[in-house]
Amino acid sequence: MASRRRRDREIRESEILEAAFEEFAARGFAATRLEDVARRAGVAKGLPSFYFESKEALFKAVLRRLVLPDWDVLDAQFDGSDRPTVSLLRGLITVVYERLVGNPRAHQLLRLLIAEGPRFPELTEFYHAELIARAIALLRRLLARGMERGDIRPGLILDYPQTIMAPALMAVLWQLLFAEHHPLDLARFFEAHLDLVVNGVSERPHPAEV
Amino acid sequence: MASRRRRDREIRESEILEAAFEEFAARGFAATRLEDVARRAGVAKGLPSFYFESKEALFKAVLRRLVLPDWDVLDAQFDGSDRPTVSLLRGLITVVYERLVGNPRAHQLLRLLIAEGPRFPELTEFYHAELIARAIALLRRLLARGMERGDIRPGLILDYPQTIMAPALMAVLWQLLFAEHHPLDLARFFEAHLDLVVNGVSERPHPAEV
Amino acid sequence: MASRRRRDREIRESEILEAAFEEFAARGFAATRLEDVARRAGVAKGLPSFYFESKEALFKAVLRRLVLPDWDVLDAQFDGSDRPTVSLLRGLITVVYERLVGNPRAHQLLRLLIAEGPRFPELTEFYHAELIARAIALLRRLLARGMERGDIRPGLILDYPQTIMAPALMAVLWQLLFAEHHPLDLARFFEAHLDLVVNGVSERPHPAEV
Amino acid sequence: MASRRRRDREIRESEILEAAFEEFAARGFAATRLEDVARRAGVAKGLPSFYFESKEALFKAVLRRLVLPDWDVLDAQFDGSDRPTVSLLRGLITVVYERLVGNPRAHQLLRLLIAEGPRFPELTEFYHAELIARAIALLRRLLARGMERGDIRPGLILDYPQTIMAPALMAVLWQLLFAEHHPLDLARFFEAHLDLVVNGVSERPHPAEV
DNA sequence: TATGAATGAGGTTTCATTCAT
DNA sequence: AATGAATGAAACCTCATTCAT
Repeated sequence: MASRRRRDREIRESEILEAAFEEFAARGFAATRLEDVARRAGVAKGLPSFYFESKEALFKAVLRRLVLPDWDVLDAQFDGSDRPTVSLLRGLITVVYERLVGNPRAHQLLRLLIAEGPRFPELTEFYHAELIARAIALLRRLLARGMERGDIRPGLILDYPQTIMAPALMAVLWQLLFAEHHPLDLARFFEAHLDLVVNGVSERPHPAEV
Repeated sequence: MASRRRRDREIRESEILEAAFEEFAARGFAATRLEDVARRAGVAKGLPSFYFESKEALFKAVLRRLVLPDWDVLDAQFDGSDRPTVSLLRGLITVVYERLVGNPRAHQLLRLLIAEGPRFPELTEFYHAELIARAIALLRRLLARGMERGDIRPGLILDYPQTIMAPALMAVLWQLLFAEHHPLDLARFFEAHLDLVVNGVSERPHPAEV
Repeated sequence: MASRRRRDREIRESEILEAAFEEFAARGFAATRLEDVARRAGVAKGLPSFYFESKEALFKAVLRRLVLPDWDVLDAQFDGSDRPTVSLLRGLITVVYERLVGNPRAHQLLRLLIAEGPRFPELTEFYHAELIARAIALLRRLLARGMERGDIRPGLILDYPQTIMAPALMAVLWQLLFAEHHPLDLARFFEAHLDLVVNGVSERPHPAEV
Repeated sequence: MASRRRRDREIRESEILEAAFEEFAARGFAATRLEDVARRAGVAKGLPSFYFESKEALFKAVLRRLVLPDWDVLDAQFDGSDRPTVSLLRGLITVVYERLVGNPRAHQLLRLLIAEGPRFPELTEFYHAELIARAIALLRRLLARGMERGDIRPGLILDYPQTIMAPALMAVLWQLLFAEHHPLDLARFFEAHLDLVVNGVSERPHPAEV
């Protein structure tokens, strides 16, 4: 049946994309050989080129497929709530640790964006628009609301709300660079992060809960 | 005279290392061609291979040459001072912005470490030992002294003092990835950083100075 | 019904051969892709390989299918006539212009024979035996009869009667090579050809008729 | 010495061009492998690509290098003479047989132009301009002068003087296609050619001289 | 000592052919 | 019988490295 064939094809394409992601993440764009991608995907050497016009096209397809947050859900969750701002902030940071800091694929994505950004500027732009800009906007709305309510200390934080997430970014990089010889206790790092930024932005002190 | 010759050689070697740094930073290890390094250094195509055993050896030499902070001076400056802890913290963050966040070469070094880390683990280890571990240690001594004095709120920060520098790291990555289309006002970002972490770690509020 | 199926197959095979001829003529043997042949024939990619053992076999089948003159008819027409030799010669040259010089498929056949001759010597041999040798023989009989009758000037022409057709060959090549930028007025060229060779072989002058 | 190096390089380039000509002529553009060119030239596999930007560029360089007649000399020789037109015609045809019909490289050139013309139209145009058009012009001047003098029968030959050379073209093609199994006695063919066209264009009969 | 021509391994890509459906 | 996805050999081209000059 034709649809069976098509499904097979789609499955193989997925397997190639997955294998390509792993190879690109491990070696970078230039050092990755299509033959290795094929071998890892368990297909013949020529198949990646058969499915994707070029190595560059494969790379872009790999990165474009990485799932982004569902902003509708996130925005609704955080914009629509009545909880204290600090509690919302904790929730948002928690989401970031669950989805990004604790997720090796996210680390590799960051590696690829940093390493290959100059060669694929449109990818950097895409991630800025779809991830960074929207995250910053959500944080800013949260903080603005907190200032109105008197939860959050007014200040420059409204200009650069992303600084609140900076320790999480640091954790991601730490895992990329040093995890092997200097592992990170992510749970404790998370608490340290929370403690720092919650007290950094609040109107009143917030002793650590743990 | 022999020493004249040696000086010539050293100059040429330096020029090759400098050119190699720029090419590696722009294109990554695998995509950089020794011929381009030679051209940029103004020497013959074969000279990089003549001076360095291999492309890998050249890469390592490039990264090992990048100057590290003079820890003796820094340690003395910050450990030996009597100023209030928050003031010292401000001073240290300022140094980081001057030397790293505002220094494109430092950005490129970070890019190379992230991109080529898996291929050159000893380099990552080197930078951890010579830069990261020592910076963390200095920060930790500073905070510990602050807690003793009652300047700094006791807490998890002593476990992960590097979080204090996280926004600076974020600024570096921002410049690497987004500077072209979304430039960063570094002075304001610096203030936001200070405001966040100074309040985040202090026993008492520290209204922004600017 | 079995014969219906057979007819289907024959039709498809014909369409593949026709498509293959066009592709081979346009691009040559090596640069022609079976997939393009299939697409042009409106069949699936694998069908040419399914019908023909190999690309080479397809090429040979293509060239062997090109129709040859019906020598029985031609021989009867020219050998059996009582008309003056020069008139018969005119008739024969006219046939050549109608069937070959004015027929783009014949041009392409010549291109393929010249281009791929070294790779398919049996094809060249086939065309020599079935076309060239027989044409030469017919011409030779015509001229010999003309000499007997006193129409044709005795001479070397009997050794190389094909020279009489040489301008037609030149016209074919001209169309292959230069037609696009330097079109040929075939009617006038035909008259020039006739004028040259008729006077070249005749015992008496033959002023141009046009 | 630098000039020694340069001379070496030029010699090697020549050897590659010569080897490439032979391979291209034997197999055609698409079926020729650069590695075979290299092997025939006695150099390493990569050298042809090192000297020429691409296979196409190599092909063009090969064809452009094939020497053309020195038209200044030829024009002077045939335009400036007082000999009878028929004698000049004989001389010109003789030149064509010496230089082209008897020259296997010319045969191969013709094969390449016919086979690869569609892929390299600028080459066809080049040969039309530099060879064909000038040959036609010279022939036309010769015949026009002959008509003025009363040597040459007026007629359509002035429109298509190239027909005079058509048997030579036929001989070239014969050698390309049939020489192996049906060799041509070039000397006799030449006489037959002369006999045909001299009588074909002359005002008075010209019995064969041989 | 430095040059740059030359080498040749190795990568991407193409495509004739196979074969499960 | 026909399809078209998959295979893998082979081609072009790149470029780190060598070495005669």
